[in-house]
Amino acid sequence: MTFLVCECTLTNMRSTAEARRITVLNAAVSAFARTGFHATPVTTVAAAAGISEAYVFRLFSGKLGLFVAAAGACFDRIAAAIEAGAEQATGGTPQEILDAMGAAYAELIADRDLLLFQVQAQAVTDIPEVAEAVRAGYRQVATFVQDRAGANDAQVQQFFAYGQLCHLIVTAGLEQVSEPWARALTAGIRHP
Amino acid sequence: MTFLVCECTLTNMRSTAEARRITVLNAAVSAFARTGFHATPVTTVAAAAGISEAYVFRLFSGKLGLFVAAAGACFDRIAAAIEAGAEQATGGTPQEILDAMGAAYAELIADRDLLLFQVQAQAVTDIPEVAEAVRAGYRQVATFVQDRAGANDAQVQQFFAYGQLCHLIVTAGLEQVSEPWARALTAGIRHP
DNA sequence: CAAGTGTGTGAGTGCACACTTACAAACAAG
DNA sequence: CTTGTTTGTAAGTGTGCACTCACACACTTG
Repeated sequence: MTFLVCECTLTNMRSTAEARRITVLNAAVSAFARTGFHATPVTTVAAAAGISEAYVFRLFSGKLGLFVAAAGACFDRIAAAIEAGAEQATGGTPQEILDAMGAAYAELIADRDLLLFQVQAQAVTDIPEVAEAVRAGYRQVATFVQDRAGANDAQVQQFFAYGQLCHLIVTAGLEQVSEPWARALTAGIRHP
Repeated sequence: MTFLVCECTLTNMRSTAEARRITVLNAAVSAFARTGFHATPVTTVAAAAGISEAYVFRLFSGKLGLFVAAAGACFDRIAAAIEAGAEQATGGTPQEILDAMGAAYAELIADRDLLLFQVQAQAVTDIPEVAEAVRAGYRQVATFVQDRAGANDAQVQQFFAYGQLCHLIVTAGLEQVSEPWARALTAGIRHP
C-alpha cells in the first residue's frame, strides 16, 4: 500500500515532478490496458497525461520502466479496494470476508482498466521485469487476502480462480453473448 | 473439429500450399505464444516454418489473418485433447468426466504453447477479429465440455475458472515460487 | 543581477517491421 | 516448344515509434 503525501511545503518544488508521475501513471494504466505494452506508443500516454513524449522519458526510465511503474500503481489500487471491501463484510467468517472482497473487486473493475491491465501485463511476462512486477503484485494482493480473511489455501485459490475467470469474460465480451455456454461461464459474476 | 484429408491425388498440386499452411500455423502458434501478436515479426514465423516472409503473406491475408488462423488451430488442438481425455474417464458421472478432461488439458499444455497463445489472444481482443476468434474458440470448447460431460452450469464455470488460474500460474511462474501465497494458488494444479 | 537547478519541449535520428513487387524455377497441358 | 499456373524468393518501400539532444522558460539563492 502506498500513501502519497504532499511534500510541497517540505522539499520545495520537487513535488511537481512527483505529481506529474502520478498523472502519467494514471494515463499509462488506462492506455496500456486498452492496447497493451507493444501496441501502445509512449506518445499516446504522454498525450493523455497532457505533456510531451520527451518529458515522459525523463520521468521514467524508458517505456519498460513506465509499464512496470504502472503495474505497481495498478496492484496498489486493487489491494486498496479489496482492503476497503473487507471492512464492509457483514460477518467475520473467512468466506464472508472473501465475498465482501470479491464484491469490492467486482465493483472496482467496472471501468475495466485495472482488469485489462492485468491481462496485458500477464501477456508480456516474457520480459523478466514485467514477470517480477506481476509476481510482486499478486504477492501483495494474495498475502493480504490470505491474512485479512483468515482463509485457507483452497478458499484463496478459489478466490483467484474466479477472479481470473473475470478476465476471460471481459476480454471475450461474454456478457453480450446469450448462448448457453456463455451464460454458464458468466453465471452469478455480476452484470455491469 | 477439423479433419484434414490429403487431397494430393485428387486436386493435383494444390495440396502443397495447404501443407505449407499447416506448417506455418504450427510455427505461428509457437511464436505468437512466446512474444504475442505485436512483438512477433512475421519473419520469425516464416523462419521457424522454413520459408520466406513473402510467401507467408501470400498464404495468409496479412499478419492478422495469420494470427486468427493460428487461434483456430490452437483451439482445435485443445478441443481434440479434451475430447480424447474424456474417453479416458474412469466413471461416468459429470465430475469424473470433467476431471479426466482437466487432466488431459493439464497434460496438453505442458509445452506451454497452447496456454500462452490463449493469453496472448485474450490480450489483443481490442482487435474485433481476434475477439471473435476467441469467442469461437471458447464456444467450441465450452459447448463440448458441457455436452460431453453432461455437467451443470456451476461445474462448467468452475472448470474454466481453474483453467484460467493456470494461465496466471504459468505466466507469473508461480511454480518456482515457494512462498505460502504461491503454494496456495498452485495447490493441486500439478507440477510439471 | 548572475548563476544554478528543476521543469518542459520541438525537432530530429535510426531502426524495425508490415507489406509489395518484380522476378525465377518447376511443372502441366496442348 | 510454347503457354499458363503454382510455388517460392530477394530486394525494396514506407511508416511508426523508441529514444536523444539542444534549447527554453520558471523559480530560487546569494
